[in-house]
Amino acid sequence: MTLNLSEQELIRTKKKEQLEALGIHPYPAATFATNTSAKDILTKYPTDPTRYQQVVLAGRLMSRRIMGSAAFVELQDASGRIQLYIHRDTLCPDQDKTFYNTVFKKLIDMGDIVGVHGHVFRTKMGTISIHVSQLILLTKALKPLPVVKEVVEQGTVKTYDAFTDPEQRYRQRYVDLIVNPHVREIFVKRAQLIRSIRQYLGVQGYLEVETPILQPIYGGAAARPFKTHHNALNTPLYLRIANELYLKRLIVGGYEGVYEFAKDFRNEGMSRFHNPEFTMLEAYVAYKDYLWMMDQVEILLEKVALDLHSTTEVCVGQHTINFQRPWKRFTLFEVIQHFTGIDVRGMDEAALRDVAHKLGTTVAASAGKGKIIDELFGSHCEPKLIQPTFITDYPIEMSPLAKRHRADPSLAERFEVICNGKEICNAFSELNDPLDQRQRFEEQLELGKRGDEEAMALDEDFLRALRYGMPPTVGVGIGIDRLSMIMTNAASIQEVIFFPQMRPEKQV
RNA sequence: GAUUCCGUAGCUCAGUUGGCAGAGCAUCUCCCUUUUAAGGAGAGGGUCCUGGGUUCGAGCCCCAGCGGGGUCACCA
Repeated sequence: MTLNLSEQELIRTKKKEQLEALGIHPYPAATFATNTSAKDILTKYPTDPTRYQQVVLAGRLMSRRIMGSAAFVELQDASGRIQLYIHRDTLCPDQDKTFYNTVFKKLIDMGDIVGVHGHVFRTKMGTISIHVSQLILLTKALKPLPVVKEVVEQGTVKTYDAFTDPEQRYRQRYVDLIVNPHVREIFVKRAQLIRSIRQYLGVQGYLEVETPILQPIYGGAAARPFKTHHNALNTPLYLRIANELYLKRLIVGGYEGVYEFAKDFRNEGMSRFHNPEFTMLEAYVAYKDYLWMMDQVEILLEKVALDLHSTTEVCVGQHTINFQRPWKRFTLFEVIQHFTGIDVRGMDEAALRDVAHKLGTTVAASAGKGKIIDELFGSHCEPKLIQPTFITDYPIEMSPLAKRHRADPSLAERFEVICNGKEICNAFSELNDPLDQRQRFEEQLELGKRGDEEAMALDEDFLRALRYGMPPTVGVGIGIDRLSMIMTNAASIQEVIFFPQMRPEKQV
């Protein structure tokens, strides 16, 4: 089949055939064993110039400057880029110069993957380079890469022709990763972040677990689900919107600390803060409460910042965010009063509606007390909370899985962490009274009947588990994508997810 | 979902009032001494997102659609 190949692709396909005709396999099978990396050479060679007399490394050719019988090319491996010096008579010590003149100069292109043998030296210009004695084609690239050029001028890096189109970057992330080193770095940071959290929880002795993604009843959060169907069981199944109810079942089962880095799925709008599938850390610890968990979250996120940046301060857009403990703590009512000057404590629905109206906040007619308070917080307080801040003690109606506040039954023992104007963490003392929990579920069913599409379903098996007794427990959820955005200074969730959801590309 | 901006060569982007579709890099041919956004000479490369319409004539104006970005709404 002949696709609409560009001129450059046709030329490369022809070059691949010419290589084969010369007996050079464009896609060899054998292991290519390297003994170093670009970064390793660049960092260690200056202090030990006698090392690296016999290096072997592999990577992608990212630039070529050919001058007659000598050439400079840049090789990029997973660690970075290093310059190669390729001289005709070193590469072809005999009479036959075909390999240099034809194979290297004409048939190998930018973007091809090669292995090299050689020794490290400094050029006249002082650049650490590899004088190549042997070059092996490892993979022929049939499509040309975007050519991004960088030059250092008076200490600052200027980039020319950067590959920046968001659609192409996300649809062809592999190209983005090849030509934009800072993008590779974001995902390295994300992996470090997860490792840092996992290490902390592991040291505490908690058990990392896996729970069902396909669930017969979706629960643990307020959201619309993705629905699917199991053929053999002939039953509907839902992709989980949260794993909360399963982790609590494990606490009932006797584990005293469990956690899961969970992919959750929510069938809702997309924005630079929302992807239909996203990663959430949930952790549950028995015999502890939400006050204890606040300290834990502070310690944990301070550690994450230190592990990633060696400082508690992180630059995010215009702001410098400092994760150093202790963080500010407000109750929800306090923070609303702080930013609006109005004390909404004890107000009934009509009074709250009146306040919302005066402050110019639009509230849906169906919204109850809790929802109105949440709206007031969301529009007047949340965007102003840049430094990590605890907000505690939410209205009970908004928290159907949380334990009633020990001092005020209209509130839940719940806190969120707001950072850079967005929620990154949600936690509460877990409701373990099975009768109260049943009643809360039933209130949710009522909301569902009134048309709230996000009201929670009643999970009889979960209630049965609670009737066997769940110890007092605290649970926490941390949005890993949003935390990654903060920790990597990313403006969009698409920058911290390798393959963000997009409309399917139309086929040609 | 609403609104707004964008879509031109492999990449980054110009394109005037509606008048022969352009530049740099990349590609191809030739020259070339340790170069670095290498340089010099020449050449090729286009469904101007798609489909209609207006017009003697549309990349440009109008309508509809597709894709993407921003903002808002919904939503953690």
